[in-house]
Amino acid sequence: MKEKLIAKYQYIFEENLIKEMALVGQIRKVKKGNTMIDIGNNITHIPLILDGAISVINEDKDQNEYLLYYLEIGDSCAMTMSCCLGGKKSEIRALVEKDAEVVMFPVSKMEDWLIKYRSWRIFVFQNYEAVMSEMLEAIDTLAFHNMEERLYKYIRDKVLVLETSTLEITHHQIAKDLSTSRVVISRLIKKLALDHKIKSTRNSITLLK
DNA sequence: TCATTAACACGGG
DNA sequence: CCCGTGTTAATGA
Repeated sequence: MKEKLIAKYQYIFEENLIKEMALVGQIRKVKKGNTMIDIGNNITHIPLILDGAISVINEDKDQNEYLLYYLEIGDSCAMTMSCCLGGKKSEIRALVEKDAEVVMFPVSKMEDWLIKYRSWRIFVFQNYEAVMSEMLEAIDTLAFHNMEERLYKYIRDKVLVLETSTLEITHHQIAKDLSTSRVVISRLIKKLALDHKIKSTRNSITLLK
């Protein structure tokens, strides 16, 4: 595990921090489709992503859910971090989008590291900043763009994080992620296909460039 | 006007 | 047959 940490993070973290991470971290491989963290779960560990992609989804009391942002290599989960300081329960769901490899650290270590390592402090702040700007972008899209643009952006984003131009996804799933109805997605998918922006078949959508 | 909900038909696995 | 898809009609914001 230490080798992997060095390979991905040697320019981000101090040597001593990587050593300590290798000591206390547990490596976990998770397959696409798994839920890593669900709403209401107690947070005992913080994930650091080595490989793969994870989407972070919010759900309100009426079961409306929508996609907040993606975690990729070099990310950790800012929501998880803020939760763990107060010992709160998770307000989000983390779903594995692409087979992932993560290292889990106990929550208690995070506070230690904040004091001990400058590189960890910087990492945490940068992570917050990245999440903030992704969320601002999401809000902007929500507030100022219609569903067709949102859908097109959703497809492009997903293609980027999954590193494949063909998405295996149903209209129903997209409708859930964008918090709208399937009828609308079906109609817009058809329209995007007619505009030659995408190709659509059962269970899959291909982004054309 | 455009989204949602319900309903229906079609077709592939 | 089941599920995903494409469409329509009614209703509402």
